[in-house]
Amino acid sequence: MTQKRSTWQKVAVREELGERTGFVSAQQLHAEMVAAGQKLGLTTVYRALTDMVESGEADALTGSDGETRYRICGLEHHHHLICNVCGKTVEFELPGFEAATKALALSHGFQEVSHSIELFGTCSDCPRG
Amino acid sequence: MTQKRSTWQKVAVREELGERTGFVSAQQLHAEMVAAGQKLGLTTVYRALTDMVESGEADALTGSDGETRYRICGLEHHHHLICNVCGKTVEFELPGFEAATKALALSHGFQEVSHSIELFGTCSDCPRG
DNA sequence: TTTGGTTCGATAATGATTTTCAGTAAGGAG
DNA sequence: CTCCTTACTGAAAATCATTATCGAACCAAA
Repeated sequence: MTQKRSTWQKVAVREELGERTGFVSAQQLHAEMVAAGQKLGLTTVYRALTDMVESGEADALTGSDGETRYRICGLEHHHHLICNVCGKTVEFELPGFEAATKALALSHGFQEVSHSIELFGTCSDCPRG
Repeated sequence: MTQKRSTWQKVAVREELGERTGFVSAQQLHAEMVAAGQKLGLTTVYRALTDMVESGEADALTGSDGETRYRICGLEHHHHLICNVCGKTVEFELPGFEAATKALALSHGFQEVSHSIELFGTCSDCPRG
């Protein structure tokens, strides 16, 4: 059966991502790892990130510019508060909201509801706007 | 001064989009218009849709597959409940939620908060899951 | 109909992500 | 420890949606 192998590349990507406090694109991550002296391919970074998303270790977020950004995340269900200047991200939950949205969807005849909730703003470290 | 002109192409795009009950991609829309006998360029469809989004006539939504989809929308602030099978979309508001998210963001030191909220599910016309 | 702009649209360019495919290396078996 | 099997790697080519180019078409008006 198909099983995953552990390689230094995957470990490196996981570590690099873990050092971030916000979402990063695969390209950015790759560029910085190469700049830092680690020699790995862009393809590999994409693969490592995809694996992490599948295993639930990370969250992916596709922005309106079409670029997908990644971030290490907790396992529990949560949402994000993202600084659109520096990318800093805070996880949060919304008590009661889950139920409200589900009820609303059901009232319109929708089943198997899931949702996407993201808040954007400028964090306290990034002045002005 | 630079003013917009009304052309049959723009009108055609607006009408075609108006006939839909859900989000459609520029490519889909273009393909179907061409198939229906209307001869216009893909570039033009993109431009028309972009204009409509800027003027507030339509909403754009970039999916996780990187494709942007469009839909005619009401002017007031609202969110979407989208069928991920047929694409049917329902607009809705979330009383009280706006304030709650803003307060939450502010409590984390974030300013100029905006949000993205979309609900996905399977509508009553699309059985199974 | 000439003028001065705006819009069209075929095509080339862009840019992120994926696929290809031959060479590399985990890691279990012996 | 050594040998295999097979997942993994990565450079380069292929995709794909979207954007930029730029000459032709078009419109209103002088």
